[in-house]
Amino acid sequence: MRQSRFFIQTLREVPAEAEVSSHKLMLRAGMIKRVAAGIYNYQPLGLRVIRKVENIVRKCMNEAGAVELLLSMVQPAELWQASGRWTHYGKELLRFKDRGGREFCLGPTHEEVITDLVSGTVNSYKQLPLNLYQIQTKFRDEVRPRFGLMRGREFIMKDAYSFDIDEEGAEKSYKKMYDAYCRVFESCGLRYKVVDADSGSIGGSFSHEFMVLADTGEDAVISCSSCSYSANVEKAVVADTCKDEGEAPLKSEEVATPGLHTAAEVAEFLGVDLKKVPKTMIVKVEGVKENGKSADKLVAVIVRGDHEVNLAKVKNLLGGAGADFAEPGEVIKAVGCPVGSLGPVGMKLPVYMDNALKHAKNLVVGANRDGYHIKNVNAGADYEAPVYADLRNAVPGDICPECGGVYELTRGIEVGHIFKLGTKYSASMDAKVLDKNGRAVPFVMGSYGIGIGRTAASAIEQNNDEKGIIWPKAIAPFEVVVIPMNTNEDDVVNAADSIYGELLAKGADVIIDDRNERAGVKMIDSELIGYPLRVSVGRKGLAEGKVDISVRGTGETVSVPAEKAAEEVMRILAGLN
RNA sequence: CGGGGCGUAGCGCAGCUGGUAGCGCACCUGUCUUGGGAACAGGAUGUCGCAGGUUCAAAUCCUGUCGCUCCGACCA
Repeated sequence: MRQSRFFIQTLREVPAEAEVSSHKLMLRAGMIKRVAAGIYNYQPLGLRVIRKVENIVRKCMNEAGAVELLLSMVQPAELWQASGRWTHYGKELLRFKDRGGREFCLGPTHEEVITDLVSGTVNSYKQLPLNLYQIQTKFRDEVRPRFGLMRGREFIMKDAYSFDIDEEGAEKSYKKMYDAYCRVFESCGLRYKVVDADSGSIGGSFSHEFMVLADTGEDAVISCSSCSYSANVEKAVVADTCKDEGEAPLKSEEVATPGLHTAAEVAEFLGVDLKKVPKTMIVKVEGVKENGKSADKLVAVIVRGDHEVNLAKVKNLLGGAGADFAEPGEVIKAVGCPVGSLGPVGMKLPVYMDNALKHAKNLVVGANRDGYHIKNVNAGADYEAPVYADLRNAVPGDICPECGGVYELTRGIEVGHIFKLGTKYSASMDAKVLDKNGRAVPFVMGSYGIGIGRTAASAIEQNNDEKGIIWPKAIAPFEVVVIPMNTNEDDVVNAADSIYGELLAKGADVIIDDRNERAGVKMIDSELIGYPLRVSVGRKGLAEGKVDISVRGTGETVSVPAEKAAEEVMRILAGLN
């Protein structure tokens, strides 16, 4: 490729829209351009990266036995109504009508379409297991698109769906995808971590997230310092290590705390440790099944003052469909006291306490009376022992339930997510297959996603410096750039051309920067764009028959004889990752 | 959805105590230059987001509207 013909324009200044380094650098390097909020054009340079990521994904998926297809992007409402998600998916689903008034949506994911397709095609267990995937543009009308390709509304995703006759088969399929995903991210040259995750709105029984480690990541990841356990903060299980310290219980006493509402304010006012001042939150858990009926239920959740309530854990404990903090109005109606002075003593709602409070003595809690708290409160003496459970977010220093090690907190970017769906979709959409006994049973499914653009962006997030991008070789737009430093000198131009030709002949992924620009401009652009290797062909070096090869990642430069240049480039490339 | 900021040339911005638009980079022509974003000379580029209103006169003031963006609950 000749750069003069390549439709590329680098920017010296960062467009105001960009906040994180991957976004800034992709814009400056002329790889993407914004069309509307969360919607981007991929320019040739950016597209090459996207295609390389796609091809790595494709290769790993094919090796794992998955088969590529392409599903429709515009999807009829009926399919979504059948699964129940037409009403549940929410505003992220972009809906519209055709000329006949029929309702459609742009596919944000394809469980419905694929389930419908497979159930109409596969009739016998003999046709299973089956794993189908596609690489396609998705649309999710995100609340807040940001960070360029990191969180677009229109984005390219690889999604795969597995179909098995039973749980055992589904687990094998899941494991295959798990392994394939590891190979994908390794092949892309990324540092990543596999994390236990909550399955969220896609639903299903268990799931893992693949996180690329980066300080700018939007997700907090808890990982154990001594074993391999790691999990999303949402999901991380906290070991119950609360011990009885043998503190003698004191007699409780009500104190006035006018105008003090947060645990921190009360702790400071009374001069006690924040750990002794639990906070009481009223949580509304939706769709709790009781006596065969499903209803919303209000409960009091109490965690230590220095901890955070984890709504997902509350939801799971109560078996609800969702959970959120109750509105202030609902709280007053239910317990007769506003938020800020709540506590377990005389609480009208069922009380759930975090494990960390199991043996806590002499606590300071709200009196359920506005402006009052109670000191020296103890379970048993002052309130009935509540249900204790793991109800909070993990924090660094917590103990790992697997091995007893200590938790650490890192940040990551979620680039892949795999779900074991079970029969969630096949059952609701009545997608069945005949088993060995001739009985119709629902498919046992899994779904598996990789954000292609996000993977590319996270590679930049992980590999850049003040000059620009440092692409891992596997997904660099080109592996090598050849720069004729003096385009007005025939010797230089010819020498560069011939090295370029030799590299092409050797199968290198090479571009020649033949633009009639000054040497400095081309060097700076090559560093911004982040080609792993650069061959500088200039008058000075050529006087001694030499050219320079520089490695973007390390900054090292070696001078080699011009006629050996191509060979040397291939040798260095082979050692790069 | 809640809270802040911004819409002026391809990009970054100034102009906003009303008088009909400017700077840097990029772009075009020429000279010169070519191993780290050269210099000089000349040139082209705008429905000042949109719609109303106030005024002799609006980028500037008022109202509305649309879009973008940043901070908090979701996801590849």
